[in-house]
Amino acid sequence: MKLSTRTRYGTRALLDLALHTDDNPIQLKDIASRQNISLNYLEHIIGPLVGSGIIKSTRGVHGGIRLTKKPDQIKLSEVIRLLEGDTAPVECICTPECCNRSEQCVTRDVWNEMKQAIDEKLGSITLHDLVEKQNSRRKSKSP
Amino acid sequence: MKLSTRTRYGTRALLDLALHTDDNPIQLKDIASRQNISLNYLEHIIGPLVGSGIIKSTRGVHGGIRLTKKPDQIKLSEVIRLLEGDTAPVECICTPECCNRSEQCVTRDVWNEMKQAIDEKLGSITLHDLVEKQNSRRKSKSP
DNA sequence: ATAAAGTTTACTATTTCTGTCAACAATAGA
DNA sequence: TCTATTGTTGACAGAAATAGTAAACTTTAT
Repeated sequence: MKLSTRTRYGTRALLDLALHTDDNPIQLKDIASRQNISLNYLEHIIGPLVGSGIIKSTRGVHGGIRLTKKPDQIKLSEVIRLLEGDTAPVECICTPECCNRSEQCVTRDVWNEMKQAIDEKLGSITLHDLVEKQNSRRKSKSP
Repeated sequence: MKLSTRTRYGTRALLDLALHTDDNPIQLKDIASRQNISLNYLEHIIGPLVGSGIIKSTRGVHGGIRLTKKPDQIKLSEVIRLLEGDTAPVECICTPECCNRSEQCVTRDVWNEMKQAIDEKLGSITLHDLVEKQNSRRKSKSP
């Protein structure tokens, strides 16, 4: 029940992007070095985020990535779904056919409730919340 | 972010045990066959549950396992902790030293909230709840 | 004694995770 | 147009975790 590093790195990368956003796209190598993530690896992680349209990339000189929505429009539930896949802790939630007990299975109901608790929590937090928290933490550190 | 089969099987095994409890201990092989789990594997899964004292085993002829507490005293959060380990979706919750960013890391806070949401949900459900649900489901199937 | 049960250890095949490397494609600017 | 820069993609590989199997071992009732 651990999140993959893809998800952890990807989330941090998005936060980093949100924090450093200005008029120009932000380069992957900058995010990678700030967040201490291998550039090669980050490129792969970014993939599904670009694919979904949550960020847009431009190639070539002065290229980079940028958010396509305001951070307060980006829920963490969406980010985690893109990076990690569905939050259901068991497969039979999304694919009932995968187990012939699904119909009557009482434990399955529990795992579903668990998923909903997770989704509810992650759906209540946006990238903007993270940005704000980061900023206020910085201020209190160096007044 | 999937639960291991250990956890799924183990939870089902406990539910099965609770459903079939009478004065005698219940044999692993019966649970295994009812739940369609390899006996060899179930033995391994049972290990930590016996170790924690949540179930007690007796060896030899007419041996088996039994619950040491009433099902309504057994929270799912406890079961999952024994079978799966801590519910924190990242290691740095339990072991902050494992990442030198832990102190200032904003995403870590999110994962912690996620853990708490999970714990809260699982802490609100007991084995007895599962038993009741199972029973009422059976009744509605064959009236 | 002996058969029946749980316990424990050892091993293995498979899958998933975490990356690395390198070829490729597109773009800005000289 | 040429070139350096930047993102894109696919192939590959080592490490770790998972899911299970097999078998020897211990305890107990009869």
